[in-house]
Order: sequence, then structure tokens, then C-alpha cells
Amino acid sequence: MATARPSRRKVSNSVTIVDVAKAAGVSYSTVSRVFSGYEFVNEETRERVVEAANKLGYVVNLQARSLAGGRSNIVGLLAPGLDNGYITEIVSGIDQELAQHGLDLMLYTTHRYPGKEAFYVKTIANGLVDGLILLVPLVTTNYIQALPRQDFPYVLIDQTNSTSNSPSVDATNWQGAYDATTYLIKLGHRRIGFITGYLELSSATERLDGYRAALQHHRIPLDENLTVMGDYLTTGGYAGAQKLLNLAERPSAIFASNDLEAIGVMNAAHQRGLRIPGDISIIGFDDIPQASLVYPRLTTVRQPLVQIGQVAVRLLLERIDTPEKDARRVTLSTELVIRESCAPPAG
Amino acid sequence: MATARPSRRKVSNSVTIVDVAKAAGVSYSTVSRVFSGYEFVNEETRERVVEAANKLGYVVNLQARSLAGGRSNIVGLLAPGLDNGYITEIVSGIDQELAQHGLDLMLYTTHRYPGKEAFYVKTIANGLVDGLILLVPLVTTNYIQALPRQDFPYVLIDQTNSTSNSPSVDATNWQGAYDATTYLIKLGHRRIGFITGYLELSSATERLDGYRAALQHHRIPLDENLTVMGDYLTTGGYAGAQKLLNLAERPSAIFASNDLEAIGVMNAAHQRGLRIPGDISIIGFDDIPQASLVYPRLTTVRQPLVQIGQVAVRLLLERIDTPEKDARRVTLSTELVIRESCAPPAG
DNA sequence: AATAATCTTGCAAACGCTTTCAATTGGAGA
DNA sequence: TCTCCAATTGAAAGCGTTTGCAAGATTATT
Repeated sequence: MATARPSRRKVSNSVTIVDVAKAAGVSYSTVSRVFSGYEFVNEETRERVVEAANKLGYVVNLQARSLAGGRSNIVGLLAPGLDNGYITEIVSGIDQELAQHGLDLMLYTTHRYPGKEAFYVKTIANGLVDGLILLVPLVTTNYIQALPRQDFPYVLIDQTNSTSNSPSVDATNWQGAYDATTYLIKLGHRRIGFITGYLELSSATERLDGYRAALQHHRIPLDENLTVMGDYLTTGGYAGAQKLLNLAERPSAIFASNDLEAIGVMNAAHQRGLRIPGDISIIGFDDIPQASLVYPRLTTVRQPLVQIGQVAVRLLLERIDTPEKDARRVTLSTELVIRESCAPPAG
Repeated sequence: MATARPSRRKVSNSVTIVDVAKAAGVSYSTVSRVFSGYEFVNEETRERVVEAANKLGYVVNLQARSLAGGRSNIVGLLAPGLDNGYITEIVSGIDQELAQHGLDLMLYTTHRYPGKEAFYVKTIANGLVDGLILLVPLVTTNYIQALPRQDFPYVLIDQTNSTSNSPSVDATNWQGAYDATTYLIKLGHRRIGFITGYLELSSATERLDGYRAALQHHRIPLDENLTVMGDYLTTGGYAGAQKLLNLAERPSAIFASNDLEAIGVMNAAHQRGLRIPGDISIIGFDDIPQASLVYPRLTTVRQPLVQIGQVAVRLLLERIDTPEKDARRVTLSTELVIRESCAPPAG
């Protein structure tokens, strides 16, 4: 799209249905029917065609098929990047489910076309892909408005656009945060620091709300100093931890809005010579693969990431196959995974 | 491909060059020329066409373009999976470079079609993609033989197929391992454990050779017990570390063939209450993002992963644009990154 | 002023496949 | 034996572009 590159005419030595038809002594329509799985083809004819095709090494041209048939069997995925276990786990779920249905994956990282997202979405949605999965889209409406048709199939992951009724998948962020906070409280913690996620995302605000609700429910007064801004990144977690640990009366536990942040918190703690969980308890969110690889292994709120990806694909297929049905929103349950980064407070 | 899904005729309310042509009062060839960047179009005409296109919301149909023009501007990437910082870093480099050239990325994880890789490669290489990048392909020949044409453009990453002269990119594995080992020796270590990578891969054998060469060069006798099998995975590193640490005379340093393994080693060490690097030094290979997030930060041999991806794309474009030129093989330099996981031996 | 060279533009033929429509064939039912 | 229906196949019309060829328009040359 951007930089047009020279385009030579294809040196097309590839064998087409016409060649196969000739070799099998049938019309090319028949060959097409054989390979597109049409049922009313004489068994004998079919065999003859398949044999001829094998001999010639025929392989279907997907481009042509989709141009003619109106369906590419390719799904587009718009993701912010691949630099994050959270994302790659979901992508892996998407990938699995797609393979299951014989669909292919076209990957687009949204940082590629800053400012031109809309144009980009328009282009790929125009024939190239049958549907779009938007993974944690920051500027949802940008994308959605760019869709070529009102009813172009798409599904949102982990971004609830409250204004629209888009099909979407997410997890119980509020409940997860509530559970994590309650767990710390039950361990005896009273001063619990919280590092927010990137608050433009609904998941981040929901987790914050869950944290607050748990405190309130257990009649622990909310200390504003104990909530610091984060961005869902390790660096943000590190910075947030510094602030919290510099507090005169520092927290005995820190709840980071995701595991990446939690790892940043661990780094900060290690650096100060604080023992985890002896001196400070740390809990994360997501349960990315890394969470069980750090030392000590991170206690966290597990999101069923792979499953989220799978469900997204299923929802998308629903949209593609039965556009008339209402969009569904699926919210999967989170689960507290207790490992070794939390303990009762020292005092 | 696998499970054929129902295919309804496209509800094509999309606007085509014909519509634009009509609105602008020119032939559709002219519209095509305007959008395909043909230079000899009257400026005035061009403006009229662009205006009409904007008004109608025209967007090119990439499928049709590539069917007619013989080029899709899509590159296929075959990767084992996305569950590894090593891979995602390279993919990120590929992605960047692709975007630079206006190319799109189609992602295929090879575990999707066990046993049917050949058929699969045939299909996507038949019109859908202009070239293929094979990322750490285990069964290289399977893929290469499946290519529809002898000269179908492809490039190998980090797998040197010595028998063929394929275009490929890799890093100085031998030298990197030599450097790492030498570094440990210079620190005073004499008993240095080594955990191999997955030995089917050339990178793994090269690293093993580099390790041995360094020992030999410094006249340290090779103790076979100090070399254990690994698989480039964290679990393998953990298991390997157990074996090494159970040795009667255990090593004072462990060189893991990649960072994932090194993290496994760290876990094993932590679990035994060994201090890193006080009680044991650990060094890895790759410098994946995680390497600087673990505690203590991992000393490792850096591969320019992002750059490897970028170079791969450039090599691929060379193949596509000038197939007559000889295939190149590029080997990028590794670099020792000293962080905090190594120190002189205790005694 | 006449001729040649250069721009511009339109026409029509692909690209490889799907799908509608109609025709043919071979019984089954009457 | 005649009619009707289902199974099977072929012909042809696209799907939305690109591009070679040729003709008309312009401008440069002599």
C-alpha cells in the first residue's frame, strides 16, 4: 500500500483448473466443483479429476477463489504489537481456533500505520479478509467506523465499547481485582498499594473499581496515596513501586494491574533488598507465562487468555455466518492463582 | 482449506473502479492507472478521479489487484509458534521492515498442519503470497520442496541448510558461545556447565562447538559430565541445571544455550537457595526482553533479533525483485551483554 | 506548415475460479 | 410406454483489477 513496488506480470507456469479439465476430459466447471466440495459430482468423474490434478500438481489459487466466490477464509487480526505475553497467548488461542476451521490469519500490528488506521482497515476489509478481530483496540471507533459495510463482521477483545453493542470477549476484571484484594486482606494486609493499568482501557478501570470495592467491603478506608498510575508495562510498574515504597508509611502489599507491572514491582523490591513475600507481598493480573518463571513465582489473577482468543474466533464466525443474529458479548471468569509472592504482613 | 465452510456469494455493495470511472467521466482503465501509480495521467484527470473516489468511498480490492497483476504484496511467515521472546522479537523486525515496503504479513504457525506442511506451503505460495520467510524451520527440506516453482522466493532464518544454497540469515553462534565461555573463564571459572539447545538446529551445535573451543583454547580439559542435553526451553534448562547441580563436584558457572534455558537454571538455583551470582554464575544466549526483567538481570550473548528479521525481509525482496542474482547468506554479529548474573567463583 | 515524438486515454483481453442456468441422461412412477 | 424428477455436466457470465495495443491529442522539431 504505502510504497508501491514494481509489479511484473506473473510468470504463470502454474497449472489451473483448465489444465486439469483438459487432462481429465471434463469441463472446468466440473473441476471447480470437485475441489470446492460440491456434492453432486459422479464418483467416477471425481476420481478422474483428482487423479489428473495430482499428476499435474494442481493447487487451488485462493485469490481467484475468493474473488469469484466472495470469501477468502482469511481473518485479519489487529493487535497493538507482539511484545507481550498477554497478547501472544490470546493470539495463540485465535490461531488454534482458526486452524480448526480452516481459516488463515493475517496479522496487522497497529503501530504500523499511525494515523492511517482507518484507511488501512478499509483496505483489508475490502475483499482481503472475511472478518476482523480487534485485540485491545485503543481507538475502537476509528476502526469500526472505517469498516466498509455497516455489517462487516468483527469482534472486540478486551475492550468494551459501552456505546456500541459490538460482539466482544473479555474477562471478569472487576471480580478478579476484587478477589485479589480480598485475598490480601484475608492474609492480614491493611495497607495495600495499587498500580493502575492504562486507564484508557476499560479493563484498567474495572480492576481499579474491583480493588476499591474490596477495600470498602472490608471497611478499610481508602488512602489515595496508595493508588498510583501505571500503564500496564514493566517500566510503569517499577516506577509505581518506587513511589509506593517511598511513602512514609509504606504498603505491606502491592497489587499491580497486570503481571508485567508486577514484574516491575518485583525488580524495584529486589533492588531495595526487600524480600518477597517476607517484606512485601506482590500480586499481579493475567497470569502470563512469565508469571510462573520469575522468582518468586508470582501470585496472580488468571485470565483464560487462550480461551479468550478461541471464543473471539467463534463469535466472529457467528457474525460471518449469521449476521442477522444479535451480537453477543462473552465475559469469561478469572481465577486467583496462588503461588509464592504473597504472605501475611511482617509486623 | 481443511474444513470447507459454506460460502455465500458476497453481498457486494462495494464500489469499484467502474463506479468511480462513471462518476469521474473517464474509462475504468484510467481509474486503475491513477490508483496503481502509473505516471502518465493528466494531472487534472487524476484530481477528478481522486475526488470521485473519495466521494464514493472507493478502496482498492487487493485480491483482484493481485489476481490481475500477479503480485499480492503479502509475505508469508512460517514460524513454529509465538510463545517465545526470541521469535516475537524477530517477527517484530520482520513486521517493521515489511511495513516500510508496503507489504503485509500472513502468519502461519507450523504446528497447525502436522503432516500437511507441504500441501499447505504449496497452497499459500500459489498466488497468495509473494514470498515466504521460514523462521527456524525444523524440516526445511519439506517446505522447500513443496514450493510451486523452483525459484519461488523464500528466505531462511537461523537454520543453515548446509546442503542447499538458500538465502538465509543467522548470527555468529559459534563466536558468541566462545565469547561467553571465555568471559566465564576470565572471571576465574574452571568448571563450567553447559546445557545444549535443541541439537537438530544448527545454532545449537554451533554454540556447543564454541563452548568447547573456548575451553580447549584455554587448556581446560573437557569434562563430559558438564555438558547436558537441553531443548531451548525453560523446562529443559531447569532439568539440565538439576543434573549439573547434583554433580559431586558441581560447576561454579552454567552456560545455558539460550535465555529461556537460563531462566530455568535460575529457578533451579533459587530453589536450592543458591545465590546468583554469589554461589553460581549463569549466562544465557539471545538477550530476549525477559533477560533484563529477571532477578538478577541476566548476563547473556545478544543476538540482534530485530535486525535479523529486518535483514530477512530485505533478502527476500532481493529474491523477489532480482531472482537471477545469487542467494546471499548474512551472518550478523553477536555481542556479550554483561549484567548481574555472573561473578568470580566463590572459593 | 508538415512531421515526428510524447502524452493521454480507452478498449478489451486476461488473471483463475465460482455459480447460475439450462441441457442431458437415466431411471422411477403411473 | 410416457412423464417427471433427480443427478450430472457444460456454457457462460461474472468477481475487480492490470496492462498491451492502438488511436487521438499535444507539443516539439525542422
